Order: sequence, then structure tokens, then C-alpha cells
Amino acid sequence: MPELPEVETIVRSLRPMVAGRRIIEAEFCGCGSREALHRRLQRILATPPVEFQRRIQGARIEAVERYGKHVVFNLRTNGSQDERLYLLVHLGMTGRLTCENTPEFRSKHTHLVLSLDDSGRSIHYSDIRRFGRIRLAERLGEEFSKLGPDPLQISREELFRLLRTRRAMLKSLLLDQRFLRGIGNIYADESLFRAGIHPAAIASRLGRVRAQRLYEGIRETLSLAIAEGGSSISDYVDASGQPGFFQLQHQVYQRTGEPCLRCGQEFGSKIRKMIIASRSTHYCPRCQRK
DNA sequence: ATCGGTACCTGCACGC
DNA sequence: TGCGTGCAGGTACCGA
Repeated sequence: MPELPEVETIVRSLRPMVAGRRIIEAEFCGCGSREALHRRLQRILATPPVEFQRRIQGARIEAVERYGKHVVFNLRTNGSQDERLYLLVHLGMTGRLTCENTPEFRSKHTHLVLSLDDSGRSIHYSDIRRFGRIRLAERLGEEFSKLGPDPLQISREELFRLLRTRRAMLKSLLLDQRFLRGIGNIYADESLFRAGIHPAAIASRLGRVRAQRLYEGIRETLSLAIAEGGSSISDYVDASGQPGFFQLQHQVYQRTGEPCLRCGQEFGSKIRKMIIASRSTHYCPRCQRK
């Protein structure tokens, strides 16, 4: 599900509900045998479950932030000396982070519940496909050192410089979190359409003008998507359970065979789909020439 | 350096 | 109704 705009929306909705609260208890859940639960947790958590519970219990949530597609909980543990601890959540394809008011509620795919010192309120982590990951870290640097710049913070010049050094196809590059952090399949396609650039174009061959169009295309797409609360295709909701609405403004993503919204009326062009980096890639053959 | 393939999961739509 | 197939927002790892 979640790319930069969805994660940003989750963080913004979660923050006012949990910032300043203390985590009373971490509870792991899920149906199936004890061994099945253990295997599942081993994949989802990098830390052994018991150690995870021990370290997080009693910690205060000082801040909730986004780093690329990660949700970062800034924690202060209540050990003898106040220590910083980071809870890092990556939502994979179908992960959800929601705030619940009913203490006993569990959805079918809830894996972790963090109960808060706030009249039965809790943070729920659920994930149907279990591609998401949860980690504890003392430092952010080790976890995030491989990630590229944030596409909303990078400057036009910096993007141009980075593009010049790479010979990959743009679609592959935009999906690469070491190049830019936060863009996924939806927003790669939507950004390239807004920029009017073919997804298979080679990065290093972009001139200054087209690089600038890409820069604007990415910024426009991401900020509009954030303003609409993200794209809800099937699973995504924010921390209050509200869907996003940017899917109603998708120009190319999952519109294969439908008329291009920019030139379809006039020229009858239809959105096409091709595979790049083994991912579906949607584009208008007329608006995005090679 | 970059690419394709595979693996990890469940659910859903589709054709038969 | 059920079964098989393919596809889905992500990433890591492999060998070429």
C-alpha cells in the first residue's frame, strides 16, 4: 500500500493521538499455533519478541515522523538513565498503523498492539501479506544510511546531478530507495506522466529541461497526493481508519486501455502498460515519447 | 552498475 | 460452487 504520501498521512493522523503518551504494554497477536506465531514474529520483528516487549514497555512516545516509507516513533525509555529508542515501522504492501479506542478489538491480521496510558487507547499494527517489518534501533543512522534523499527535500540541482551519474531507466531509478526515498510504483508512474517523460528513458541522458520537468512532476504528484490523504486502492487507511482520495486523480496508474486524460479527447491515445523492473508501468505513448 | 528472476504472504477477480 | 491462474502499493537476495 503505502508510499510516501500514504506514510506521511498516517504519520500526520497518528501524531496528535499518540505523541506524549506512554506505552503500557506491547502485545503480539494472531491466530494459529504458538510455533506459527513465533515464526511470524521472527520475520516481522528483527528483535526476539520477549526482548522487544521488555525494551518498549513503559517508553514514552516523544515524536512520530516519516523517513522515506518508514514510520519512526521517537521513544524515551524509562530506564535508570533516560535513553533514546526508535521504533521503526515499514508497512510493506498491506501494512496498517491505526489508533483504536476499543481495548479488546483485534482485526484478523493484527500482529502487534501497543496499549497506551490513555483510557484504553492503543496503536494497532496489522498486515495481511506480512511484507512489513518492525524494528527497534538506538540510532537512525545505521538503519537509514543506505537511503537516498527525500524527494520533497532534494533541490532541483541536486536531482539533476544525481540523474547524470546513473544509466538506469528512470522508472527503475524512481523505485530504488537508495536513489530517492519514498516513491513506489503508483507515484513513479504518476510523476513520469506529469513530467511527460517515458518511463524507459535513461536517467543520464535527461537534459536540464527534462530533469527539471521530472523534479516538478515528482513534487506536484507527491504534494497533491498528500493533500488528498494518499491513494486507497484496496487496503490503505490512515491512523483513524479514513481512506485517501488521490486514486480518483490518478492519470495513468491502473488505467491501461483507457483514454489519456490529457490528449485522449483530441488524439484518441490510450494508456499503455509495460513491465519495467518487473513492475507494471503505465504511461501515455503520446504524452511520454522516448 | 544494472537487470531479471525469485522469494516472501494473503486476497481478490477472472475464466472455465 | 469450486478450482487454477495471475495480479497487487514492497524489499532483499542471487547470479549474469
